[in-house]
Amino acid sequence: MPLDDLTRYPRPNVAVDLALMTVLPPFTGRGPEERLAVLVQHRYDDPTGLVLPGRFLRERQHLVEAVEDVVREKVKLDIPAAAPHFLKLFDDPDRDRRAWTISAAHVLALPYDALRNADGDLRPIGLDGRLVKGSLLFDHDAILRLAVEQMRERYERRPDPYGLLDGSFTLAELRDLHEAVLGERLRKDTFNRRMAEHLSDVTRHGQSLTRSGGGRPAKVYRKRRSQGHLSQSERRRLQLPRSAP
Amino acid sequence: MPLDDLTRYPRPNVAVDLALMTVLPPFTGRGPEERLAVLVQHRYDDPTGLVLPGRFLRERQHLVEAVEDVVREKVKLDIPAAAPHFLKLFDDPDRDRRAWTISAAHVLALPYDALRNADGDLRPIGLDGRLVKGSLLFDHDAILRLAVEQMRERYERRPDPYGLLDGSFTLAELRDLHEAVLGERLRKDTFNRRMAEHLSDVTRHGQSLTRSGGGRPAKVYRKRRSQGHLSQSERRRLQLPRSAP
DNA sequence: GAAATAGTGTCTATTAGACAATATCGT
DNA sequence: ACGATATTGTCTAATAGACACTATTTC
Repeated sequence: MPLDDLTRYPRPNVAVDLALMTVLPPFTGRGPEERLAVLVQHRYDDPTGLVLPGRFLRERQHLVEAVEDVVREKVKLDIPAAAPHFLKLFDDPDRDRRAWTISAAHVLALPYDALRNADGDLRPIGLDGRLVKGSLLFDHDAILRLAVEQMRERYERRPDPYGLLDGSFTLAELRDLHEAVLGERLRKDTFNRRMAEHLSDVTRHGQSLTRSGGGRPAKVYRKRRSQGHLSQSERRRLQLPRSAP
Repeated sequence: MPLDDLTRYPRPNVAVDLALMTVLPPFTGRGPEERLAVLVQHRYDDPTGLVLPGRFLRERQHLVEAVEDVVREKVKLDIPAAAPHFLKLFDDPDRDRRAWTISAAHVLALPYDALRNADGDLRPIGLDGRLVKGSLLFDHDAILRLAVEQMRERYERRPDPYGLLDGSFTLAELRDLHEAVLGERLRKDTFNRRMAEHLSDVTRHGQSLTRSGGGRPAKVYRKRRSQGHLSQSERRRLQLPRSAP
């Protein structure tokens, strides 16, 4: 904490930019590999083109609050419990040629239905983590790529870590979501077992929900308070903190 | 990228703080579980106490450059190839009660010898990731904890990811380093095999380096350009990108 | 050859993926 | 009973840890 003279140094503009992700319903436009989408907006000012929504940090504001402001004021949505994930601080002094601006990039995922009235367009994303069509201004393509990469990484092992399914769900619904995020088909049995330890069965009195179409009704699950799943070796290390040969 | 009026919003001070880590030689002070240490400095100004070194971001400066300035100007070291790792952006508006200051926390590790002439004290760190004795001002204890946590995480699987051994080394030297960082003993065979895939044998014509004391001389290794080690499933996924039942 | 340190063969428990059988519903 | 979907038993390959043996040096 350097504290020489607080007014001596010039200060950068500090912004937050948001990769607002969603999953498109099946059979929407492109193939099943392009169901992951991001909300982009058109800029009409000086540099014209597509951007991720963002804004400046207000006085004495937390980053998370600024992201919430973006969702409310720029995307025009009234979503209470947003849970943005910090991605990276983009600090290249030349990233915005108009002024020295650093940006804390975030990623947030919301259900498709919640984005119905959103201000902006939902653009599908390819397997390479870039827009299927077009590109973004500034370094926003890099932000998007990072967002997709991190999102996919987390959806590999955990059930819906970004909360796109907020209530309860069947394993089939969960798997469909994960397939859409990852852009690839997943094996049913492997997927079920991988997720099982992070889910709790929530079916009551044999009550179950299933889509019409027939077939055995699926159990309904809910995400469980994950205690940070431990591998064999990690478990051992906690039991025998430091024994050695 | 919001760009309404660049001068309309008040801007925070932007700082970088650095957890400068090292590993103390064996038999220095405390037990083998407290060989990991961090450089702290004493502040005499307004809030008096121990802090991690830090400074403000200069105009149009990269974060990494600011960290390099901290090493040069605050820690008074002339180390050319520093490779700091970003930890987190600390953004609590009240983290510094004097002024609105956000701080990009970084961690950097340097060999003990390089810190001989450093400005500041090397304080040992406990298994809990906190100073064995005392505490730091502001949120610097949290920065330190995060630095230790992330450092240990990386030293679990990769050989010296923070470059504390810069040239070549034996597996015994590498293991001693990892034991010091992790604060726990490691099995020789398991450790060797875990590291093997990330190392390349660099012994020439039977030339080898070993400390005196007898015993079979050890091979000398060097870190290899890691191609990001792939597990079984990851390998499969790259070969058959998206086949499914 | 004894002591000391280095490196490896191999056994075993755990895990992850794959196939296939069984279970439960609507009609 | 049949079609459809869900769930689970089980085989197998791969991995990680542990034990113990072999190897190479100095004295």
